[in-house]
Amino acid sequence: MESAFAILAEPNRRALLNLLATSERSVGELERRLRLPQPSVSKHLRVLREAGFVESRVDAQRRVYRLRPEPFMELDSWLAPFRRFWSAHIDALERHLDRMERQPAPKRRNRRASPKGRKR
Amino acid sequence: MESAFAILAEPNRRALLNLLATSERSVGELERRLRLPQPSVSKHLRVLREAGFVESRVDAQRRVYRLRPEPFMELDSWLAPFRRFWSAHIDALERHLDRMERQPAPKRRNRRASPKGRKR
DNA sequence: CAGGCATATACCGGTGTGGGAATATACGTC
DNA sequence: GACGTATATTCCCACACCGGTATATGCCTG
Repeated sequence: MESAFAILAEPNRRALLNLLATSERSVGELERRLRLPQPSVSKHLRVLREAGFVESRVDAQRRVYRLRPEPFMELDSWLAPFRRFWSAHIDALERHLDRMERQPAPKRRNRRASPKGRKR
Repeated sequence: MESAFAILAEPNRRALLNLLATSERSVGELERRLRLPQPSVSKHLRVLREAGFVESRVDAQRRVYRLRPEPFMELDSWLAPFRRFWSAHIDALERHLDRMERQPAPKRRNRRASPKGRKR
């Protein structure tokens, strides 16, 4: 279960993280909010803890979980190369729309030469 | 296999996307660069395509794949709530280090705007 | 120390998914 | 049309993982 993405592939784990994004919470609270069986919550929290997404503090019989920033920062930096790409894309789109706006008919674009027997 | 995270849980798929981040590439090229069996590449590309991460263009017998921005933008916005959290964290750390550095500390540093690729 | 609450762990069964090998499809060339 | 290349698809199997149930551990209160 190495990668952060594998951890986040699980919907309930993402839900847990979303709740914890607001504030730290006890297991019982998470359990009630998500309407999940307690063992399920504990197991997912374990996975999240071992992956570094959360850490727990002991408060009497309760365990209070809170987020840790590192894995999110890693996610963010993984995303970085693609961010370059998609913002370029958006820029291009915007420029395109600009041109469309003041030039009614762009007539480039290729026509197909021979319509052939297509399958499917 | 709904979520984008489930798609990215697969290391080979992430590798494919990383290659495509540079430029569009044919299946054969991806195959050679990643040293993966061809069916594997095709299968992963299919998953990526159906999830909207890539699209393919036909060039004679070749299929050339390129990235699509949407899923990455979704990822980025999923990350947003946590970004708030972790940048607060970093601010605290920076302020702390500042105080450590210059003895009896002055007030505050300026706020950070956008996170960059950090190392550990 | 008993009993209760909060949480963690162990066990088990079903299922989805990735890898490998074989095969199918599409296209371009002779 | 036969062949070669490029890519897609199918089939099968092993295995990881999730959910559920039962049980263990830890701490608090009387």
